[in-house]
Amino acid sequence: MTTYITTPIYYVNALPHIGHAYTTIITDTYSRFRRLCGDDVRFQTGTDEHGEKIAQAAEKEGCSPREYADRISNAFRETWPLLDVAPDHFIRTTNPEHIKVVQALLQQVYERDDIYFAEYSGQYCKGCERFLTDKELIDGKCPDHLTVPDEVSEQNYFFRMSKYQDWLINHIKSNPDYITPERYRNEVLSFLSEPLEDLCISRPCSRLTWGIPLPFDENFVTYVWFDALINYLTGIGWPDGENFDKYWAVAEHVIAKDILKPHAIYWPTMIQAMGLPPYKKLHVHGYWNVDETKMSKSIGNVIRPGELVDEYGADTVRYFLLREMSFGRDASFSTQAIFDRRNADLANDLGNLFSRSLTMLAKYADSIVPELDKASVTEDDRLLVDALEKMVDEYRQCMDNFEFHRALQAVWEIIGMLNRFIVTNAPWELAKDAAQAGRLRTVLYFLADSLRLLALVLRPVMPTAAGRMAAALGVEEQLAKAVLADEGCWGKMQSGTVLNTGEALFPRLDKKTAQPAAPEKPAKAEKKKAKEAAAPTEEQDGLISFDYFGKVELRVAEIVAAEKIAKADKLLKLTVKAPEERTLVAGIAKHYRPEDLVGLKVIIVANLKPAKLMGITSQGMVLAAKEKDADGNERLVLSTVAADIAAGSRVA
RNA sequence: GGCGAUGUAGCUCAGCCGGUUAGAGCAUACGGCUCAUAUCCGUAGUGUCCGGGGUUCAAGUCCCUGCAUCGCCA
Repeated sequence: MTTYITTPIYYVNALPHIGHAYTTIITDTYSRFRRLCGDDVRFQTGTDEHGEKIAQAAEKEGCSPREYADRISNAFRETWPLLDVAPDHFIRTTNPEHIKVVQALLQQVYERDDIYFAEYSGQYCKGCERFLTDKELIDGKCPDHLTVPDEVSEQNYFFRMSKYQDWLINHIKSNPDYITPERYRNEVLSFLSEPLEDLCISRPCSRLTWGIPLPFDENFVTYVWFDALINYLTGIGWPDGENFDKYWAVAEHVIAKDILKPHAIYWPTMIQAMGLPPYKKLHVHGYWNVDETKMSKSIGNVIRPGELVDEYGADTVRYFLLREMSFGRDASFSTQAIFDRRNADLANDLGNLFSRSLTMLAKYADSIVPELDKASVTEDDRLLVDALEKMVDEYRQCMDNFEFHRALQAVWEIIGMLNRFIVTNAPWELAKDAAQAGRLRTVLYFLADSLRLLALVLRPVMPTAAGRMAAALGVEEQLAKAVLADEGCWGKMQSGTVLNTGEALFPRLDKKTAQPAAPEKPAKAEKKKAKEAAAPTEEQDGLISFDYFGKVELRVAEIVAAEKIAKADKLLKLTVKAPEERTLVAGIAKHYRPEDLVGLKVIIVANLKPAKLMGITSQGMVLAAKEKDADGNERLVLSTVAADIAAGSRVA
């Protein structure tokens, strides 16, 4: 069998976060799993680097778009090895080969008359850099920028997507597995129940130059879809690379739900217009929330994979992400949750099982896998063998269906059984009685072989830890090239194999060194109240710990704009750089004039939950000192910094 | 506004086509073991299965309706 599995190419407007990491770890785990099944596997990831946002970001930093894209692309490329992610190919949309392929395909579709030129006009918002529909406007204004959009008429190229609508509906309906899980398939079908519009695929060079020029009109560049999505073809050598035929037929894409539409609608119709067979499957997963709120740059709660790896190690991070999220649904990340999984599942259950088994094999068998004593095998032992082989079956099925959490559940059930097996058989008691020597050998053999199976099935999920397990069991070479169908059954551990003891697999993390525990989660009925109140729990003596203080993220922010808020006599709306742009609402209108504030560098709380004041969402809080004079008049002075320092600097 | 998903133990969730006293893990309490990373094993629990109505001999499971959260579309 052959497997071609891809992550999306990530847009280089932001550094990798936990969501990118999840998609990529899943894809890596799946590709390792398919290899374990004996497949010829190709795993591709990469970066998407064209577009207005990148050109702007580069300009802001005073570098070329290329330099900017290089930098962020590298950040992605360098993140993956930290997570034990090993793609076979890392593609960049700025690669010359990719540009060539995009142009060739555009030309091909153009010649088939599936791309046409047309004029349209609409409400263009300069702030959003896009056309807004009438329904989006509020009082004729852009809801985000509160400006009246310009009536702009523009000529552009369009892809005849509507032509393929019926084909697509039919294809999805007759291939139930084309889009999974089902909820996303339903979403797509429901979207397709309305007439599809043709897709605008160009931007005039006057508005965008950081893109791939249309081969048939040099005044335009292609806009995102005919650039980014095509990476899946470029990466395997379209049109006639030796890999192309082999891999395209089995292409599977993994995405997060935010890019469902381009992948489930635009992409299949594009492929159809290119005269290629459709990709095989689309796997769609949900979002990671952080402490039950959305992760976003402006809230400042973005989780960086690198930091997690530093604290917990790649194996724990991978295990946690795969185990905690039910594929397809949203899940919640919290420091408490990863800490608990690490200690309960990895240190206590798996790590300790491994360590106690190896110790007993050392003590009672000189670290040499003993010969099984057939006469002493009991009915319970046979049930254990059944359970082990059933586990491998279920694991295989779940992994195939992208139900990673269930696969791991099945493995952990076995881990529990093995811990019970040890207690019921009490090898330390057997060791005291010479007459039980045969039974002791049997029990120890069972442990050694079960651990071998665990090391085998955990390899795709936790490559490093599983490798260490295999090495300690003396079967590293045996497992490194193992195929699940051969090695995934009972009794493959050779007696006489010499074991090596090593360090603990997953040392238990100490609560003191870990992040402070999250406050008790409020009962469901009270959640709302708690959200509104959200008063920090103070320590009884009125003092807070350093860790507790560390939760407050203070940053230097430069005020770039300030204006009065109509109908509010105390509030000012501030736009600050910290270093990203944010909107803050501050109750300082009685003390400061807007024009005096611009350019000032103040200190803000950057990770405060956003709050809506007078209809404006405030993404943080400005710090200020307050005093009352003798007459009882309030005086308020903004906190600032004693010398010039870059906007966005952390204050601690 | 339209469509859809979700709502089950303190927390995270499992409960297939309706069928015995509603389950698992974590957290909590108590007891046991000593091979082990203060680990492991056992016991104990608590549930108006979101509310209301209906179908049925029988509903967490099906139907209607309301509420809440979320998503897609407009």
